[in-house]
Amino acid sequence: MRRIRAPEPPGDSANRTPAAGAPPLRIHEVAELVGLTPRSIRYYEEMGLLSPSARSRGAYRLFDQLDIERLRFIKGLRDDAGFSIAEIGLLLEDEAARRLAREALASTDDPAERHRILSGRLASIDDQLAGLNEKLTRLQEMVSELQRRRRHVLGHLAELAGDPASVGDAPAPAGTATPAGRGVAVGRGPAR
Amino acid sequence: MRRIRAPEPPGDSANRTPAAGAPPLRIHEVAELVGLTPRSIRYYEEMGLLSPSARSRGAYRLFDQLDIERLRFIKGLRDDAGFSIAEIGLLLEDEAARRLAREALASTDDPAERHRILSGRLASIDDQLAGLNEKLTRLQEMVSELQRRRRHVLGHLAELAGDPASVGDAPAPAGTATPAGRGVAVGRGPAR
DNA sequence: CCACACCTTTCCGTTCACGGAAAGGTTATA
DNA sequence: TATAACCTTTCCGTGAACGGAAAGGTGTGG
Repeated sequence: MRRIRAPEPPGDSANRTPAAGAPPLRIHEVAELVGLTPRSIRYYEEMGLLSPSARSRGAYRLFDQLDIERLRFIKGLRDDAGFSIAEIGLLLEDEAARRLAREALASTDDPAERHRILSGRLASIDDQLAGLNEKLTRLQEMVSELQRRRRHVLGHLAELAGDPASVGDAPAPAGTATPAGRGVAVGRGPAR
Repeated sequence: MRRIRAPEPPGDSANRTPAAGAPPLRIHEVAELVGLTPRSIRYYEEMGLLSPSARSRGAYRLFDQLDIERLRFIKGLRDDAGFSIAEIGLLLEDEAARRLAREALASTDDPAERHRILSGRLASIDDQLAGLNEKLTRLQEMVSELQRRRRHVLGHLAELAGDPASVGDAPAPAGTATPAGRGVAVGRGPAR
């Protein structure tokens, strides 16, 4: 399982370093890279989730590393958290607002103004937390329940294999990770 | 915050106790009760998420307590976990399969047969866990990140209020719970 | 018995998140 | 320079998850 970089959404596509490093990719390349279709990527751009990325002379869309990370972020939110595109848009907008607030905060010394900015930020964060925590709690309950059932079934299997030591509780805790679930998953439709 | 009963999905609408207890409700009553529309409930029935609930002589749908719990379960999966109706259908089917497996298990002593049944159950559970754990991990990361930001903002606010003791780290840990987020949430559309 | 609020099915309309074809332009390679 | 394999925009189509109207039946208080 690949490490996920951290939920820090990649920045807006302004002031990018067009210097060397890695050459920008074309749409079908990034699509394959992050597991989306070119159509979806264009759609997300149309919906305002991506700022108009760079273009070649011939108007080809060109994606750099930050674009790719941003797309990965979007895909994660869509697939893993089940957010709608509009909701992801709101989260990204809020992210942008956060950057603005950071700047505004750095450019004023007025305590009242600073308090206003910070309070706004706090309210926004609390709103997001409220929504996410509800989802999180529900998911945790489902996972706990499934793990309980898993231990139960494992216990029966061990018992069946003639292991009298393990009658009543489970042998392999398996942590939180799941050992080799085969493809099916609950992710969304097939071959999405 | 209301306690949620546990992720045990309410049973199939076969063999219900039509005796006393609570009178069955009509569709708009349960709709209001669980926060759905009559239209959605009919749709879920059409999609097979509810077994054909009881009907009055005049063909009115009648919902008992188990129906209501089942509907709450469905709504929770839809809103909190972001599952599609089809996915919820699969989860409920699997739940039914679990009941069948339990019966089948009770009615055979053949070790091979018992092993087959149990292995199937285990595979199914692992598949579900794989999908859920991915969603869960992603959500946890987002929540942690938000809490980090929240502490950061709180720290700035305290600093602004002239509390030199709290410069550098956060005063209120706030646990996992969120303190009075106002309405907006990230749940889905408005007034859904 | 009758009005009124609720119910039924059926069907057509809508929004979201894309899929896919059409008509034409671009870029890398031979 | 020509061909293949991309790309562009535009537009119409589609499946999911309902909303809403139409045409008719039900149940209950006055």
